[in-house]
Amino acid sequence: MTSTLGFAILAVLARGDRTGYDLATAMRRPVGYFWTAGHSQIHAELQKLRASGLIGFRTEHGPGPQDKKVYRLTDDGMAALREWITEPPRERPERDELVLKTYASWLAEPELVRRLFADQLAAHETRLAEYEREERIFGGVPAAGDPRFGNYAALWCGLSYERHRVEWCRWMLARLSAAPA
Amino acid sequence: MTSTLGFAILAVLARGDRTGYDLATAMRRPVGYFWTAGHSQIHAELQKLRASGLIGFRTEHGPGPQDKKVYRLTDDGMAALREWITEPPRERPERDELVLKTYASWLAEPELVRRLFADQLAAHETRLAEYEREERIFGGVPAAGDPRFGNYAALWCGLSYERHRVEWCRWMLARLSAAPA
DNA sequence: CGAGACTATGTCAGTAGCGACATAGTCCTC
DNA sequence: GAGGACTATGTCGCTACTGACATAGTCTCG
Repeated sequence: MTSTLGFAILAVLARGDRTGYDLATAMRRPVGYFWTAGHSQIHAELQKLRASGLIGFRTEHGPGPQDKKVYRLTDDGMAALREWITEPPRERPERDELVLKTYASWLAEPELVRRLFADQLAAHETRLAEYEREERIFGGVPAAGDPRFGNYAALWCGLSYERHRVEWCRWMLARLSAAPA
Repeated sequence: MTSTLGFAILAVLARGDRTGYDLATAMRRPVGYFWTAGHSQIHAELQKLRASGLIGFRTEHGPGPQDKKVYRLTDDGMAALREWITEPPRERPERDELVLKTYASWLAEPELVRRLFADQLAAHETRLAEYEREERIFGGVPAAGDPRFGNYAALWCGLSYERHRVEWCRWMLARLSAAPA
């Protein structure tokens, strides 16, 4: 019963051996764009994955009170990861606080709602610009068997998502400006 | 320290008095499209909201072992809700299992990945058609002070989101069909 | 008049995830 | 050589959320 976080860790380890610290860094950026975890959660998960035999580690001398542990995928881990990838994703309930606020927005002062969406728009435009910058780094779309294809496809999704979000914020702002009773 | 679920409940109660059961129904559909909760969570939250004085209730005779409780917003509850609406939403980490699978997709058999995205595409197209049907029910965009504006704006976001998702699935399918090594 | 769906409230155990606390060596800069 | 950022691993308590269990009246259809 490996959790989704477990598979996220396996997916990172499939690209090369890492310490728990390295994994935590990857879980902030770039993997953090679609799956995040704090280091406390990662260390706990690593212990479970090891108990299941999906990962192993070698110790190396490093800073800190304990030696550092460099984790690697086992054959079992790789097999479990490969199997998981093509299984349909387990449904997660949508939880979008901004849409919830929107649902209740008829109760609030239009000017304050307008400000809320103006801020959101700015934030999404900033992110969009970042993603576009990152996209330019790739020289075309990597082939499907290339690890970089995973990065590119995830980035494409992020770009499309931010564009949708920007469009929605703009629509809201137009609605809130139009027809001032 | 009211939770987001608490405000979701207040937002529903702002549209009319409800029992816990009614709230659980609303949290499946239509509010469930952007914030869900099971009835066990709702009953617990209602007790907290009552302790904070944000809601009250009257008992009415009804089926079941206990009398039913019809909850209503208090003035404090309405004030807290109004204030919350225009505060910037607290950031929630993105957690998208499909994107995570995409990130790891370079490891899997292209044909199985293709099937995964074909299924996802079909599911999103179905949802999109549902939303489009719902959109047609509104005769134009309700005014910003109308409760129905909240429903419409949330639906607009859902429509835009599903279109983004459909586009992404189509892009992935095109990528996975093209250039079969 | 019986079966089954629906209305209605609640508890409890478990998992997922977050933030703070704890510890300590290394490396870089001033 | 002192201070601070970075590398590195781990624990603990709390909140959010899920799914199962528990109970029981009403309403509808055959």
